[in-house]
Amino acid sequence: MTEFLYERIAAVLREQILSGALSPGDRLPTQDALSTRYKVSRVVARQVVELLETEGLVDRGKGAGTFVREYRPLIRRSTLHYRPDPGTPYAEESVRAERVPRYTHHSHEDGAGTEIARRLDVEPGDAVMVTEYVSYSDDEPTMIVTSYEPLEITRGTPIEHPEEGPLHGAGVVDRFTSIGRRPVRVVERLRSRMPRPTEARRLHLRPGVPVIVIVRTTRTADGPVETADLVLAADQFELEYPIQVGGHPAPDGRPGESEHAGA
Amino acid sequence: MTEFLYERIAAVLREQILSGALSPGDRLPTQDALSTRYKVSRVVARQVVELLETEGLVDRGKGAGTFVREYRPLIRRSTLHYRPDPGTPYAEESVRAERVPRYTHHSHEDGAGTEIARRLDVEPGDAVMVTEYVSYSDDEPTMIVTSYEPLEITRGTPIEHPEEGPLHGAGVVDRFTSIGRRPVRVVERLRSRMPRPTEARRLHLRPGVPVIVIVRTTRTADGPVETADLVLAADQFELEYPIQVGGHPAPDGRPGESEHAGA
DNA sequence: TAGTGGTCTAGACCACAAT
DNA sequence: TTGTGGTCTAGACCACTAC
Repeated sequence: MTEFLYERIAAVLREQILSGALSPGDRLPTQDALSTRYKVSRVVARQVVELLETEGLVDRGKGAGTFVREYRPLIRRSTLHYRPDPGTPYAEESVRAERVPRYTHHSHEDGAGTEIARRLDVEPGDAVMVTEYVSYSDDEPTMIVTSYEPLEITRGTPIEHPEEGPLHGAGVVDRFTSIGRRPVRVVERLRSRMPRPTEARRLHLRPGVPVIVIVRTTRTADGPVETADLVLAADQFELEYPIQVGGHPAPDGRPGESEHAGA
Repeated sequence: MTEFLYERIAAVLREQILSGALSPGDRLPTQDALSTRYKVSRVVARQVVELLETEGLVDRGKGAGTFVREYRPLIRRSTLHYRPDPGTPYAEESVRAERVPRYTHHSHEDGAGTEIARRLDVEPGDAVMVTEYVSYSDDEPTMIVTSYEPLEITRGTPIEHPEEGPLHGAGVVDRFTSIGRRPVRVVERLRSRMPRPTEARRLHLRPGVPVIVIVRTTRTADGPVETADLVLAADQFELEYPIQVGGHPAPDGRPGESEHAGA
């Protein structure tokens, strides 16, 4: 049917995987086996499994063999993350998926770059607290979040250092509410693309796994109080967004909500 | 630095692309040029540009050469799509991005499969109107939507055939409101993965471009009135979701909102 | 130690694009 | 017609895994 040897052979295996004839974890024929079976050189046999790998269907272990990949995502509910009540959303979601959650964090003070300044509606160079979180599921990294909070707002409050004090682990909304800056609206702007090598390394991404990149802005009635870049391993999440029909989120974009991250 | 020849050479070119030293549309060195320049076989030179392609950074034209890919997404605002007022959201968004929109559609009656039946809260086999939309931007396909509407609800109404009558081109919410079934809530459940070959063909996806798969359910106070599978070319869209803090979307999942599509 | 996948060379032929 | 990328062969060596 299709033109090339490696495509035809890949089609056979793909069909077996998608139909369930081969289950997650099952082993594929070795490259040598494919090579003799279909009377092609090993380079071609290799092209076959490489294609399936870029499609995210199989894992290749160096001296081990090739195996059907499994898919076991976490459900991330936006409303859970941005509710005003206390709680630790990521942990709760992980438990629901029977995985053990964990995260690390590091904060440092810095001057806002032009992009971040625009999102936060401050001047470039203004002091912001930058916090980087790395989330893990069963000790595998799943998400990197870089959060920016204007120190003009948080300086001297209990949440100046996001992950110190009584509200560590709580959501943004919860934290800012505690200092009398109640967020009324969070905007998530989302895209998906293949990872940069650095992202692939940090998230332990296997070939054929995209990332979901989210630009988030948290705002009170008076303006933005936080913005963040989220990079998620796409094979680890499903995102759920409920939309209230006839709700009154502002009808069009405002400054700080209209940009994506990177090229 | 990194281990292999092709990775090192790719790193050089990637850096030039991401830094902007090479702009979208610019031509990369030919494989032969890379081959002699870095003193490697052509197979390795080819591995280099192939890697960059799977990362979504370059396009390769058969007899033409290799070029830096460009990125020019449409902003898809969920609130715009599910507002109760009349309008044609996709068209409006396209115009804003200076692209010419177009779509095709085909409807047919069918029995609900188990998955669709569950989402619509009907019995498997119950009659549904299945409509497939293909959206285009500047004559390039960007999105495939397969929508399911229970005929028990729409039979005999002006919207029985979604794309006939006065409301063709209108959003789901608008259409159901017109027959007295006002949707109050739309849930989008989203994931991203690499495309299946059929999807790649239909959406003209270049290598290194993921798809965003959305399962949508539209519900009135009395229950679901529509569900749909959306498959978007990930390089064509950014999705924007505003979340009202302290809004009261149902706190946990309900039947028909808890599944993803495919393996 | 044997098996498996990963990288690489050297060379051939084909299809398509630009000129 | 020339140059470019795409496919393919045949064979070599290495690194890692499992036994």
